Amino acid sequence: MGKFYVTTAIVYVNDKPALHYLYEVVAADVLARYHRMIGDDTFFLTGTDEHSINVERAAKREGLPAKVYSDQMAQLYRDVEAQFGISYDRFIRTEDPDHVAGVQKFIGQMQAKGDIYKGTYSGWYCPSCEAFYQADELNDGYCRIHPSIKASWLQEDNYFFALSKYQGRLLQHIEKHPEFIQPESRRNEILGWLRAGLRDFSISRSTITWGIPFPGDERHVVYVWGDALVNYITGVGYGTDEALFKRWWPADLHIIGKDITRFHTLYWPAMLMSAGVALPKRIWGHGFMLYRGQRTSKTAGTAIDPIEVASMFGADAVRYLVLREVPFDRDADISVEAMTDRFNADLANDLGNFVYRSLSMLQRYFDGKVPAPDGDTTKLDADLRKAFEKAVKGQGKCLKDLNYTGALELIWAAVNRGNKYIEESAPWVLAKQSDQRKRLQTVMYNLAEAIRLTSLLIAPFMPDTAQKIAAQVKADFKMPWVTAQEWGGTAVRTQTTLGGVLFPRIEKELASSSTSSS
RNA sequence: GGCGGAGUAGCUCAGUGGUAGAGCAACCGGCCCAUACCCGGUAUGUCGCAAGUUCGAUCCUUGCCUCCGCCA
Repeated sequence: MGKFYVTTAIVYVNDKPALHYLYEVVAADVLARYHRMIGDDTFFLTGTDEHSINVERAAKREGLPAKVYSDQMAQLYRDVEAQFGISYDRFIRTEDPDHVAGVQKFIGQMQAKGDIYKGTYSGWYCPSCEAFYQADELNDGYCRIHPSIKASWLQEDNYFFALSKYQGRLLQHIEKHPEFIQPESRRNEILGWLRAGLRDFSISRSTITWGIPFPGDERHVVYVWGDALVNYITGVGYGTDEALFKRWWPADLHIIGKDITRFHTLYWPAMLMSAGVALPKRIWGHGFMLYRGQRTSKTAGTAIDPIEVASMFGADAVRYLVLREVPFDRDADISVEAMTDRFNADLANDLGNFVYRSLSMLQRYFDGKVPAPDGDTTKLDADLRKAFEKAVKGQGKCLKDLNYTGALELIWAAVNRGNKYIEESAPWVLAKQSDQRKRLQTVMYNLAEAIRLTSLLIAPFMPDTAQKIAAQVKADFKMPWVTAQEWGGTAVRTQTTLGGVLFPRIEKELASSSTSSS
């Protein structure tokens, strides 16, 4: 039994939850659920970043104090996560008192180390990126990411963190630990960046009031990276609960979007080194969801509303669809149309129909009671069993590499093997021949068992569906993983029930008409 | 401008020095347990463009074009 501590980036609360945000949280949730299932001691941290000028601005737009606005938005995010079955152990907010205390302690440690100094920051500043740019990096005064928000010339006294001091140690650490930055493409980029040389960065602001007071100078607040990144340690007790902190830190995995790889793989480790805290083991910068090759965004009208697609497919199905459609190590297109195709093919036709047709025959031939297998094991039986054993074994390997699509492909290979098994065994023919009763028993037992294992395999991905299927075949989710994963776990005479259709097919015309506006 | 990645069936992608595959969609057939489903089969492609190395390249080399990422 191991320990597993996983985090997502905390999200800005300046807008409604979008599908690409959910994608990251679902990915982390699948890992958390999987590790709990196999018996690991697991902690899953996610939350909201509330201290930014964007949030301050959004609050003003709503005519609300930043704190009230943040409270509302944080609640909105929690609600959405609840709807999608996100099983976090803690939902941290940068407004939480223990986070504030932890940040101040953390900054204090870096100050004690002599890594914080006062300087002057000036440059073209894009308020939306919260970043400074060189003049030649702007197009007509606009940054590349926000063509509608003009950058302005800013000059102010800030506290700086001596990042440059850690260049050598960072390089050494990244070279020595190939798994520290993943996927490989991100690692190469960071190594390139690192070799080009690091500049110190500003860690305070005096022009904002919405934030954590800077230790030793209350006219400043802690600026974004000195605040947000620290949630990964304050979330497990840094500065307030040493026993808890010792239990969980270092994190086994930070899951982040690839756009913030630099801050997580250079700024954050350097700050940890400065404060004398161990480094996280692994940082994974996932890709983006694209719509026709472009990053989905609200301004371009290409963002997909998670609530809307959930009402269409069901929240559980959306979890599956995003992970199946967008490989975790690169960008990929996603659209409601593609999700609809995938929903019908994989969920309705393959998985849903497999469960339904099997249990329906079990009802018809054995009143739902799982019969005892009787007689020789045929090659067909062995192939079915092998497909499931391969999925069980391969799933762990794939998830270790955050290869969600690979894990799902293995599970679906098993489910499809199940559909073929039915076709090739033809239980409806066996049922008509009295001398084939024993064979029919074996076939139906194998199907019940295949369904039990299916529910187990999909449990991290689609917890609700897994429960629904498990309930129908009385699968025991409390059973230790080593036992549960073995073929043959279904008890003879188990009374199964035929539930409703798990994933009703969605007609294409309906799908396109209801989403043409999104 | 520099570095890196990619351009393969309608779509998403895999792949190998000996003239190519999977899934989805399409078409044909079968079955009837099942959600117009499932099973079987079929076809489709100058494997970005051009030249070179080679007996032979989609896979190697060079140039070009296009797209993407990181950087300047």
